[in-house]
Amino acid sequence: MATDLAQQFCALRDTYIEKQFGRLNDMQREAVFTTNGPLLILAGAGSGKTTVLVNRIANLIRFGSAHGSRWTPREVTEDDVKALRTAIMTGTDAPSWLDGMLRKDAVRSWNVMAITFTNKAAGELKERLRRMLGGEEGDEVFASTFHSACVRILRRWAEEIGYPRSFTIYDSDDSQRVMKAVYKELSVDDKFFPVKSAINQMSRWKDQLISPAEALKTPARDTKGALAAKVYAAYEKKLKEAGAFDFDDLIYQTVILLSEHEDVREFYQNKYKYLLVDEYQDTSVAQFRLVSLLTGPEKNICVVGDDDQSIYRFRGATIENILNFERIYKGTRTIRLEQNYRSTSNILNAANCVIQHNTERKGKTLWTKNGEGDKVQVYTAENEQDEASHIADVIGQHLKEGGHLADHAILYRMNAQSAPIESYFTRAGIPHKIVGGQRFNDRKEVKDIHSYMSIVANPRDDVRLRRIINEPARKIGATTIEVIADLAAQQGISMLDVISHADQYAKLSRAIAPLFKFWDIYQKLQESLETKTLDEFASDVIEITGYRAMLEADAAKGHEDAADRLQNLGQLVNNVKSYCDQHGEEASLEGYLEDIALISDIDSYNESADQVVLMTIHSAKGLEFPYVFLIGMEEGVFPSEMSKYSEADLEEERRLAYVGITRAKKELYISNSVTRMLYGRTQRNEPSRFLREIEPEYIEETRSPVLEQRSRLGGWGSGYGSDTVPGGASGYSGPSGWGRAASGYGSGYGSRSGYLNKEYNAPMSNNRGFGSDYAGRGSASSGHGGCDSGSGSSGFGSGYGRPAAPKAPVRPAGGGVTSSPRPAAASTGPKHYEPGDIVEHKVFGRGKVLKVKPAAGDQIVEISFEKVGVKKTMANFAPLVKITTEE
DNA sequence: GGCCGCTGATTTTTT
DNA sequence: ATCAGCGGCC
Repeated sequence: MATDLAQQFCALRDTYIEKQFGRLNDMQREAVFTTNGPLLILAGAGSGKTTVLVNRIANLIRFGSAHGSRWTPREVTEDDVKALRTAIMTGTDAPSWLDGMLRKDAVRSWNVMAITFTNKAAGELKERLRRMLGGEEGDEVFASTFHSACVRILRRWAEEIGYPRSFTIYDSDDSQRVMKAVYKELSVDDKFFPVKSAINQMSRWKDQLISPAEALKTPARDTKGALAAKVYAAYEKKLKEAGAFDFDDLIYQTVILLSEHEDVREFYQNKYKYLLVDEYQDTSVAQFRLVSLLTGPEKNICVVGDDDQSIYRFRGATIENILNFERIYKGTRTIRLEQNYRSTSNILNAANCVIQHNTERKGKTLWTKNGEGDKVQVYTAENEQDEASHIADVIGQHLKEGGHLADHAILYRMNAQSAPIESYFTRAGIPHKIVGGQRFNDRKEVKDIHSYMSIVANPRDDVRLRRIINEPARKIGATTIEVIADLAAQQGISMLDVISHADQYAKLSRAIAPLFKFWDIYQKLQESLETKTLDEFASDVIEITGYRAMLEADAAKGHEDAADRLQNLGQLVNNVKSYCDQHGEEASLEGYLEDIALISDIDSYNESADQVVLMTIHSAKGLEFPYVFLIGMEEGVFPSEMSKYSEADLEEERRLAYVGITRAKKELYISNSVTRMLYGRTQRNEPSRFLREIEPEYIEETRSPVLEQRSRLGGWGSGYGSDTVPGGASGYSGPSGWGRAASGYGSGYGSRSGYLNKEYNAPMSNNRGFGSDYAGRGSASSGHGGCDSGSGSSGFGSGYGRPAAPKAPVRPAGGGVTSSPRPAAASTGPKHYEPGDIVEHKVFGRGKVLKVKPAAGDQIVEISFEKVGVKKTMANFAPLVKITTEE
């Protein structure tokens, strides 16, 4: 009887627990209920990977390994069974007196560690855990990036490996400075072996856990290899002297610590009984080692990844980690998540087609219940302007149908490709933002102030000291700095120590006054830190160092960006303030510096603004958008020129294509261009092999009307699917409509002519055209529609969006094909608007002109659109047609 | 110390 | 085409 009840209870318990995870599919649930031993989850794009991670952690904490077990902690009573049955039937929580009966070996939340690559992913994980488990439990789970986790470990044990607890974290800029100093000391020629290459080589060595000594021992292939090992050793010595770790060291040194100190290792193995690693396909050898050192003897290690999305080989990721996981951890359970919740089947099939051409993979086939959706739209453009124009057409169409700008993402292989789109969108007044580029914390003025702050935290940090000792100018020249460095090196003390006793050194006699002045500033800063709040301290740094005064003087002198810089420093203080608010009592200078060292812009990329997003495919990993434009699908661009000689590199490019395709939820637009201007040369590119790899049944092709016209004339080879005539330079630009989305915008757009004045590439100084917004951490740039770039005269006429007609004669056709003369289509001349005019904009639809402001031969037109509100655009460049004139 | 002009390089990037 | 970095000159 009792056993009978127990059996009943256990069965009900399974039902109950399963119901808690009822929204998962079978595979996902299996992953969640596999609690012990090594687990490999191969999670395809959009397969609910984060959901699985979160649910798996929740299950560990709430039920442990109770699911599927026959175990009970005590005799089961009829009340137990009844209560559980009721809970299941009514869909309510089981009464709390059953708690102990529902969990077996339940894990405490602080025994779980989840590691991700980006702060964004870690933040997302924490947020969802909090939502699922409630604040207290959720916050106790240790979810962080590899680097933050290592910092946390090192802060506690750094002294064990000969570093101070208050170590500094060097970013790539700092690393470069150190390496440059090393080059100088060892008289290495940067021309012979660039600093960048040395840093790269060193980084790879650290990724592979190769120490300076080992690098030196290993017989080098050539002089450069030997040199690299030499500078690596010197660099490492310098960092140790400065009490600093670079990004790679954070991992590398933590591995050293854990390998060499059994007690420390056991401490963590005992603390974190369950380990979860996200994006496992992107881990390096060092990260692999780190994870195995943290994994205790029970081997409760769960890794999640997608070998098909491994795109960081170039920076040290070894796809082998995921490919060999099962071999390394015996008894691994492998679960594939292949159901996709993101995209339509046409998109997924296209993705599957492409990735199938790779050989080094585990093999997965994504499927979905989302329905077929539209076919993948492939557009062959004449050139990059045409490509941009076509994208604007499509977006405009979507907007008319009620879509949002922010639902559109433009993805490309390399950053240079954003320029034509950026320029086109800016001129057309289409709000957009480019993700990537310079980060807020990388700006010079910001880095300078941070450097001041870090030498207060860590007086040994000579690299940062050198950075700011004469910024603003204090008459401490290069010679003096080198003397100080020499003296410091001789005595094994820091440069700041030397400065504080400058009067004791004859060699410094001439520089005593400025040095003491500097020392005085330093002491004032120390005092400020001790007596004031952190944000007041930050503000003091800007003040006391004379930095603000310098910028104000610059501004007075008419330096254009000085005002921006001042604003950035204001933002810096705000950031410090919000750091303080976030951390309350825990806030510290070290903590703040750590945050800024480890947090990037994309983490704070604000998705709320209604703007089209432009970014590289690399940056887009992990994101999704309803409408995705994958541009520049051409041989030599994507796959990139550099990759086409190595099969492994090509496979990585293909994975990148796969990542790009799988970002799209509803519709995917792929484009290639017959000609493209790259690095100042116009090249003809064949369509990408990745395009050809997609079965025709999933795609729908369109070609630029210009190209259609041309082939009707019997001239040029076509692009996609057939051979291109090599060397056939195009100078001809025939009449054209508006691409496939043409919908009667009046004749002005139909015919083309006009010429793109060169000046029009200029007004986008500062990367701040109107309508554009860089995702920058904290930088309060926002808003669009502001039309602040006065620009030169126009003459663009009606040929909007058409390629820039060459000013010089077209490059002669290489293959003996002569280009046709350009037809003399008449330009309609500059466009003029008056308040009250009704206009039609290619993207924003119909609207009424509110204001017109003349600007350097052009007009800035403020228009109230029916659908999208008030926007400003440049009259001659916006895709704008006058419909009626009022009165 | 600051400005001018030349040279060369220019896949991808988080931390 | 564009930009950063460096060397030379005032």
